[in-house]
Amino acid sequence: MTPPDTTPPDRTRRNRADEPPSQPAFVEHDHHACSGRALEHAERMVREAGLRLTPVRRRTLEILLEEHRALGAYDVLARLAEDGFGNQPPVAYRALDYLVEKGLAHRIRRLNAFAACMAPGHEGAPVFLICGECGCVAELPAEDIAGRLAAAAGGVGFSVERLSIEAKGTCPSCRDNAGGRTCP
Amino acid sequence: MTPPDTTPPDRTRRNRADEPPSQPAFVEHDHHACSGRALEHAERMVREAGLRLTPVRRRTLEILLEEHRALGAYDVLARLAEDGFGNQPPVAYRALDYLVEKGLAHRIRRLNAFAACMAPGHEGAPVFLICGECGCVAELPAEDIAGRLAAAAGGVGFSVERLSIEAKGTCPSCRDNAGGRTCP
DNA sequence: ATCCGTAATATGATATTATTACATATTCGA
DNA sequence: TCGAATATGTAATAATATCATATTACGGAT
Repeated sequence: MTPPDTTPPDRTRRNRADEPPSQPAFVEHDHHACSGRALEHAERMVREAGLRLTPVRRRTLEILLEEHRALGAYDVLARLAEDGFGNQPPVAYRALDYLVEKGLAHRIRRLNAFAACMAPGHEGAPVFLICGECGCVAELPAEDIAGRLAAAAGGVGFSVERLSIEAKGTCPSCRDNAGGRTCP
Repeated sequence: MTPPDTTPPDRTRRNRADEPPSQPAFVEHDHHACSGRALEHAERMVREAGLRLTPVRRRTLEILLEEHRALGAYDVLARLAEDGFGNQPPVAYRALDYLVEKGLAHRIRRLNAFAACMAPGHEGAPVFLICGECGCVAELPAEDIAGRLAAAAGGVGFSVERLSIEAKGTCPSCRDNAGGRTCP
């Protein structure tokens, strides 16, 4: 089920002084910098928020960060096993759940899969844009929409605790070269 | 309108259908009228939109309509089997998928479950409010939010095809008699 | 009416995702 | 350093979902 195992092409470096906050998966970007930023954020949490980034968890995060794509728990598990970690489902689920709980990863329910958080720092539920063609997943901050929703729910007496907003569709790369090859 | 009465081998006994009793989605209402309305809408679609509401599909819809809760595919399957329909997973999945495709039911991804559509006529993605206590599911029209989202996605070149918005939280009934037993 | 193509169904098998239970090891703090 | 809490490993199993194939029902054209 895992797509071909090519590591994503390392796109052209670009001016690193201007640190774009975070690019959607489908716009060309320096992914190395992009995943590095996420990792840095995790490190910072280790120092400042008592996060316990154990080896399995760290490796799990790294695996998720390799691509802008959601990985199934069993895909992650296989990768972990390759690296010498346990190869029973709870190994992956525990690490993934921990990362999700700490906001370092997200669970994409529509895909029964997990993706690294690409907008660290943004609290609140993001919107996930899932491309049906290439499978890439982008994360869009959506504080305003979440707020609106909570308000609408409150209007009928419902109090929201967790929110998930997932859109399936077509990413610009796939729309442009329709029929052609898939995205990076 | 109950189909044949053969008693099929019941190899699927699961436990989701047999917990909290049925109850309206937080506001008290005449559920008979409420589900009747949904059924009427389906009938209208049969006449006007060439919907093919075969016995399995119809029965599936009726089962979903019994409560304001989401049922797992296997719960539905067990009920169908009781009524003499096949008891293999595809039987339930096919019927459910069809209903979802036609907008008569929804798939609640957070719960891996299905619920009847309670706002027939409202096209576009609703918001689902899922009570973590009693398991009831309410449907809130959200055309505006969906529009906003599509716009935001369009801003980064992504075109939305399907959208799911699900909120987990606490419904008013459960909040009020907090600690007490679950919704009536 | 009868034939034909399509859609729908039944069924058995299989694949994928997720949890429970329990034993062992590691880390943290008093 | 001990004990408690937290992490990890492993086995077994549950719950969810799809595949592959054969058969049957249905509608339209001859």
